[in-house]
Amino acid sequence: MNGLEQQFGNLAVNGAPRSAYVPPHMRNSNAAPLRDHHPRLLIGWGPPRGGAFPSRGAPPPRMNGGGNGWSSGPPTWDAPSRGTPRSDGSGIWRDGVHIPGPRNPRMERELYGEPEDPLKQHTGINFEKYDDIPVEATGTGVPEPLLHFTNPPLDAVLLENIGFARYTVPTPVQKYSIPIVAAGRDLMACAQTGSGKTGGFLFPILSSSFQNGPAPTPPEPAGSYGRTRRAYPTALILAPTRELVSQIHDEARKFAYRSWVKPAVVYGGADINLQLRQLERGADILSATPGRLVDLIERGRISLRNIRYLVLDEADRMLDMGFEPQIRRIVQGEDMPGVQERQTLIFQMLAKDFLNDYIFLSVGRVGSTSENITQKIEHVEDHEKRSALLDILHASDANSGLTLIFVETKRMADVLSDFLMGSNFPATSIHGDRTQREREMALNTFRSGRTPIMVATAVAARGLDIPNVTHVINYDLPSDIDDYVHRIGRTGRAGNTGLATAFFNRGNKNIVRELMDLLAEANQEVPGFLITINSEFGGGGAFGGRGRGRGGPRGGGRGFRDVRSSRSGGGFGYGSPSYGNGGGGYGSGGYSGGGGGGGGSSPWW
DNA sequence: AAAAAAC
Repeated sequence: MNGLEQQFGNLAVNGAPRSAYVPPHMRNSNAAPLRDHHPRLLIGWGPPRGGAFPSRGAPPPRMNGGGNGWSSGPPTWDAPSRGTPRSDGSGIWRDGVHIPGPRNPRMERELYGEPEDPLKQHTGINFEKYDDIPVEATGTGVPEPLLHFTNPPLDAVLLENIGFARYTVPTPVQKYSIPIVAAGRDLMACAQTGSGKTGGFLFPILSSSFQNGPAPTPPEPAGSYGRTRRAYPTALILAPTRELVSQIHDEARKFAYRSWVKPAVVYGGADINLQLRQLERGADILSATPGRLVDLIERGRISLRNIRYLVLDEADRMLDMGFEPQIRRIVQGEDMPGVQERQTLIFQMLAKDFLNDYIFLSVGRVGSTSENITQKIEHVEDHEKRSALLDILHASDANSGLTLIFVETKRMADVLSDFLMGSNFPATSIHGDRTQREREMALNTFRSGRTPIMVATAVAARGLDIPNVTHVINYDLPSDIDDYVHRIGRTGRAGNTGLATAFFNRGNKNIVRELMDLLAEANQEVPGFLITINSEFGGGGAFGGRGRGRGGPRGGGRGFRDVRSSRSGGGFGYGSPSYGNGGGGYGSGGYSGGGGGGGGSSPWW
């Protein structure tokens, strides 16, 4: 069996010094070599060069290659008429024409909220900082980024929905991803949630769908009877947690409003019958966690034969969580069209045999992790943690924003939130042993500020976009520095500042070096006790050495865990012929010893 | 060792 180390250990960072900590969002900034025949755009710190939208050259070999709003080519299928006029916020497609449904004030309030509604508002985006974000696009024929949603224009109905959602300017990831996806290209992007990546894939997918109309529904397989209605989504979005999937679906609903496109969502822990009924009403853009999706495929309620777009969000996380077999089954073991017949958009990993001649996009955070988030490391022994936490909470302004507290175990999440409530702090908790209902409730009361303190396990570490989290407390530090980076990334979002406090003691010595590197890199204070503990630990002088023994980071993973490649033929197919990214960009030079040496496939502990 | 995810 292939462990992750085996899969991804052989990773190279060309030219990157091993020593300096490289935050996830910057880990590709020097990864790709400059090659004459592979155009490379390095944009940022100023206006993108050029203004006109480029010609796109020959259309890519895809079923839907010419069908986006910018290309002159017609869609490659005859879109069947679909739907009956209704006022439920959905539109129809009839005789090759998109007929948006009438506006529905009640739905608009539900989808977009009141202007001041903190639950629906995408608050706190610091637009001035957007222009500072470094973006790098690598690959053959990278299209010119767009500057405005209207130039070149997205579909008119979509533009209106974007307006309802009060998005005014494309974020950096959107500037690049929209034309890339519209050009029919595959994409791999390293961008954090909060950078607008959901819009980055939803906008071009919806714009093209609105204009091309529905794909013809394939005939039901022989032997099935009339009543077994199967859903044939054209876009599939996979993400690792239910909350993330739900969040993506909410966005899809916003932007599919009044159109013929029906978003649907399936995930575990929720009533499957409700989801079945929803699927019967139509599922064109489907957001799913892998397990429930496989279940529904097995039940014959979903077919992937019509998939034109496959999106893997937080893909590296899904692999970390052991989803690889399920993802592989969904992508390669069911009836999904092959890599040439669909478009694949992957966020945060190298999975080359899922992709075809793709463009690699690396988007920095707004501002930088370094300056947006103030990181404080406090020396707190385990038995002092409770009182230290109370001190912090008592000292903080109750109106200042939301506080997210990370712990390592589900049990600790329960215990600590009970303790806080017992201490008269309005707190809730979220972890994988709570029911889905409880999880959703916790997230809602947290978002709305009714319980401005939430204790969470790793379930909330990645991808969740919660505005107004002003303080992240690592009550327990994770043993993986990348988890730490993701956790503190829940604050300081979209260009605003945030505070991240961590309780550190000798039990966390396994990440002391990387933590020091990270703090130094981010221009944060490195407390003396870290240096002391590091040297006790045998950490040597200069920053940047590797940890040792069981405390050391897993082989090869250092500094590049978000962008990895495989070296085994049975893995993710590093070096497959479809690799269009300039060949040596990853995997040559740099690390070569990953995987704990040779065939080692077991984790390091 | 823990966490996430299908019933």
